[in-house]
Amino acid sequence: MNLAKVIVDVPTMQTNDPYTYLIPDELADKIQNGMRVVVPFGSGGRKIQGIVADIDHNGDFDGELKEIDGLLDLDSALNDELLSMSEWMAKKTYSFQISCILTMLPSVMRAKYEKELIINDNEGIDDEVLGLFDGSDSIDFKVEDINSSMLRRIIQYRKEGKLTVRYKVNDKAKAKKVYAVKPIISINEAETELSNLRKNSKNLAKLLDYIINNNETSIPQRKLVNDFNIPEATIKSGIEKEWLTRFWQEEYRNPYEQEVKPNYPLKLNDDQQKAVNAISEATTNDQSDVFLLEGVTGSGKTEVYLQAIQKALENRKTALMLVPEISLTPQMVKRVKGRFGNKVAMLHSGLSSGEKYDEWRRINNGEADVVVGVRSAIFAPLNNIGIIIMDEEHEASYKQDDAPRYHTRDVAKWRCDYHNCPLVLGSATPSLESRARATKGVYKLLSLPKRINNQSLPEVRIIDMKEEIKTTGDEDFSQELLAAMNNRLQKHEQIVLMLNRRGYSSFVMCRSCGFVLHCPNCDISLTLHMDSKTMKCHYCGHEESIPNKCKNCGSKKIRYYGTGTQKVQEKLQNLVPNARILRMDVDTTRRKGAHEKILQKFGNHEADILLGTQMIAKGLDFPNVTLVGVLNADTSLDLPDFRSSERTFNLLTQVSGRAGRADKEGLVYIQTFNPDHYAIRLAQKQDYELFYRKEMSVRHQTNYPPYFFTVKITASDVNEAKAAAKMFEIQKILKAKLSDKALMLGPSPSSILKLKNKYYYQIIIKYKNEPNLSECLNYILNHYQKDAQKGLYVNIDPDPLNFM
DNA sequence: AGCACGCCGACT
DNA sequence: GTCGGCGTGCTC
Repeated sequence: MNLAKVIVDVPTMQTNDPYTYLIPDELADKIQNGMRVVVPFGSGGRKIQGIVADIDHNGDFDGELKEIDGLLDLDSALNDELLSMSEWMAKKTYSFQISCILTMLPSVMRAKYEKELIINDNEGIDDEVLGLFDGSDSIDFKVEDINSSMLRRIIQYRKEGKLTVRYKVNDKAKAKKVYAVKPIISINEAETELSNLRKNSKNLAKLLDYIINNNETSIPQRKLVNDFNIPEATIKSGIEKEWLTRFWQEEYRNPYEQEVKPNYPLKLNDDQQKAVNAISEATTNDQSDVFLLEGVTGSGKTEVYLQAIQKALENRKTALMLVPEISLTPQMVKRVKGRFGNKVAMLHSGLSSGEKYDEWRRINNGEADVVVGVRSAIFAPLNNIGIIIMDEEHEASYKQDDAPRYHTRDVAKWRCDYHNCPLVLGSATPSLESRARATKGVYKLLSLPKRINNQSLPEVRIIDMKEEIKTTGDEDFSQELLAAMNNRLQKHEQIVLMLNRRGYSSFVMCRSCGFVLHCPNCDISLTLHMDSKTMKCHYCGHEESIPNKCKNCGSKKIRYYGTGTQKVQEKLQNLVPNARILRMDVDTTRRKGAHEKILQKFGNHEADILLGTQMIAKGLDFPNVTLVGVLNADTSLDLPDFRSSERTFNLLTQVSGRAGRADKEGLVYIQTFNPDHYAIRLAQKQDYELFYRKEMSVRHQTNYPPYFFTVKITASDVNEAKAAAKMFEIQKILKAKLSDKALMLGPSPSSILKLKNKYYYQIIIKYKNEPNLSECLNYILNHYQKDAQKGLYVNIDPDPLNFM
């Protein structure tokens, strides 16, 4: 029998293994591994999407078999590499293989399911149900739109054969199609036609001219109109005269219409050259080494990446380069596109889903051999990879926060092992985990200790805000920073100010009773938004009007506390009335392209001060910026997370690198209430190595990564007691299975206890070597599947980055 | 996820 | 008795 194993799109543990289907004869020669198929599943003829995992032309199967309904692809959507990776990934991240597969594919390839209700025989159907149809004999219907008593009757009618439910699998993956034309007459014929043309037939002459010069190729009709200035009517008459044929052609949506100027490899310094050589050697010799490229800000890491990619291309291999979303700036895009031209495919969140699909198809068709993108680009369907690069490898955005909770670094390593190619992890401030592996010799350390052109690092001054508050009472702008700002403004130099935003947004508090307005769904305070004049919850999006009296005691003494970017901007404008200030935060960059526009404006010196959140810390490079101020270094230090020192150090180091990148010297101010904290002191000196050693000793004492592995298990429910009880149950199971060397924290409520109307309880396990752990976690996952239907969810996050 | 089946309480 | 509620288990 012709059988196929299909991974079905039903995310439950019981369906995590492939299901076997019969391949109908008409599909036998077309079906391939990795294709998306439509299969019937369960009773009632429901149709769902699946992925072919294996084909067996003489298989047999014990039990009932159903037939594959149809194919959704002409070619494999997933090659063998990605297919076997999905299996590994499901195990590694404690998630369903189908979820892994669907995250690997562009979102348009995830089918939409719709149902249609059809009347066969309206005899005996009640008026209420008939009313749904409104005279038509079929309607689209959603179960959630119909009340239960009507639903019951519909089910009854269906049993009696009066109604049919048709399940539809809607594939959204549609290529964009445009009209294209192609000459069908020879050059000679065209020349004859041209000589027979009336003198005033100028447009027809133009068209024949085009045919003579471009006889072999097809061209989109739109391009012929725009670039050759031939009107559509003329093309139509060309088709009627049978000079041209017209047909539909698939076209890639091109998100980068404008031409990019080419750029060429820069001369490398010795350290850079050494790095490129070591990496390229691994590419050439098919070695899956991991390199940690530790380079101070401004040391020219990007040039190392580009030249290592160049070497991979020279070896007839492809290259994958990953960057965090915020550093995928237009500057970066130009640099890569300018170097490698149209071989480059870009995958980032600024693209529409159609554009993403097109870039994905270009890669899948082998038309791109350099891929640059954010986290999910690690799944780009490249063949024959010669190098994978992860820039800013310490960035938290490389870990996906919801299932499948993969870390890009692990996936990258897997692919490098598969392709026998090097993995390059680059950062000025590597994650402790990576740096520790380099110390142990698991990774190879390459360092770039010097800035290019031997620029000096900017001077960094720390301002003790405790003192400042005593003298001036201002907790946002110190006198010294203000003086420095006024000085730069006079010299027409530019300033970058960073507001470390987390926990720093403004909230409303009653001065009589201390009542703070909280979100009714989540356990956090609401944030004041002056632009919409509302209070918003940053977690669930709940919105309400600003209260004019206290909801608790009725007092009118309400005060706005804290400082959001908007409020700081207003305050700053008062302090430096003549300065032009640009604000960059989530609110001003939500619209597509807004981010770029702000940066472009600042780059053109249309503003003097750029005020923003974390997003301004990375990757921007403005030569005229000579002053950088961090208004509140502490907020990220006070978070209940063992990585808060590391994050603060990284952030301050990155942002300090923004000052004085050209010939002008830079100055950085860090305002803090903890001036003696080692993360702040060492960021001042930009001394990563010392920070690494200090932080390692802290981690050693507290038994945290890299000395221990961690895993977080969370239960959530609308009923707080149920979530807590579940975690105590899980604790018991774990205790029985784990050795006494494993450490368990919890069960305890998460820092944000209530989120979107659900309560969260968690356990964190710290361990070194627990052979039973993975099996035990799988058991827990299986065992608590059935609870999910009741709204009690159990999640497992391996190596979590977020401990809150 | 979505459907069927089976058990239980409420109501004709 | 029977209808409608919900919990449970299965889907190639």
